[in-house]
Amino acid sequence: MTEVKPMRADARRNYERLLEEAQRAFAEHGVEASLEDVARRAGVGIGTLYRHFPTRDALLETLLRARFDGQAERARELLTDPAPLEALQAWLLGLGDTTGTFRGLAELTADALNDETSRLYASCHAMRDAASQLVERAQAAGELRADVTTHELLLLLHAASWAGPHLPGDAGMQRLLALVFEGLRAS
Amino acid sequence: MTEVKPMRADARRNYERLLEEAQRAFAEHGVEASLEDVARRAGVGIGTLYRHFPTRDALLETLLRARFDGQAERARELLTDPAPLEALQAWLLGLGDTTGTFRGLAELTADALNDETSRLYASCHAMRDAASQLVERAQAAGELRADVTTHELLLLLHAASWAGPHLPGDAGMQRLLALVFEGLRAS
DNA sequence: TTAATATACGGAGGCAGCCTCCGATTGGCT
DNA sequence: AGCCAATCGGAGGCTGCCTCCGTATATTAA
Repeated sequence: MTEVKPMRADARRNYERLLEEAQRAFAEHGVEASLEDVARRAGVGIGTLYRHFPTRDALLETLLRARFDGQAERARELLTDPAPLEALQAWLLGLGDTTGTFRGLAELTADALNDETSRLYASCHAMRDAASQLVERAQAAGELRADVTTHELLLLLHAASWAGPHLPGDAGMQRLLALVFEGLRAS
Repeated sequence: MTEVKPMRADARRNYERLLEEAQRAFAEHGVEASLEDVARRAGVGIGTLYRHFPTRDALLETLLRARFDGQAERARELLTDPAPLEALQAWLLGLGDTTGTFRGLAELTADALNDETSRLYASCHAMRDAASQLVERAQAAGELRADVTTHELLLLLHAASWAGPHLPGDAGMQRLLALVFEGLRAS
């Protein structure tokens, strides 16, 4: 039972303004967006930003946790999908939509998955476990090569998400993911 | 005929020390390594660094051009290889070795290939053209799916190069590239 | 309503890195 | 030796990171 004392009214106001502006800034300038700028845009001192979010990761994590939780939930739903491989593929596309939200986020998440001390690590952990179930099911069904690991799959998704924006149009990530699933050899 | 006045002795000395230290710094800290630090380590003022290399890209380009030229040359050699697809694969692995030299380089190169104003763009151009020949040959031989473009292939290589270090061991890039060529579906 | 106090605010300040500009220095030539 | 173009070096202006602490204010109790 975590006792949560309600925030003071001004604190809550600032907290929310900061999140809004951070969302805008990250979307516009990528995960390296200036935090001073976020504070300015939110009409708040830089000290206030750092009190609410001690690190950039803390800010990002707050913005993303709901999405990651949603992805974990979605993985559980897809476990009942009749087509194991397609379910996995669909799930990865969903994750790609999230890691594609901010430029630089794919890198951050890929790093986080290897670093237990990262705040994002905790946030992604449940999600990754849920993904493993999807992977194992697809392998058990003989639809996914047995020698590939969840780690590798997630990394491939992150790579596609990283590379997607370098392709013209805005379906780059989907196209790359499709290529990865199909393989490059001529049929 | 570009008239090349020989550099003054001190200039040449500094130029070379800067390249040496830049190589070390980039290898150690990635492409975002501090240029002030490079100058310090080279025992040279920051102004001197910027005179010789007006931008970070100029410095990187000088360090990498020989490698890119070598890759172009290698592509031409591989055109006579009896196995078109394997030749292409081998060539991509070689490129991966180069883009894996410094952390962040894969991103830089992928960006450069879309930006004609980049110094690296010029430097990669010949290499990319040479790669296209390899691609077309593999497709003509029916060994590579016909709907994939050179751009997409290079991007997949860059993505693998970007992601490689996130896998344990130091064969991450190779492993990912192999997966991409084979495809993820169970055989 | 007012006073007391815990809570929260804000930005100055110290540090580092980017890049430019220009007075000081020096290599190379006569 | 002496000149001058080539080169050097780093101060200075800017931005961003993050911390610290004096000031302000929301809330609670009287």
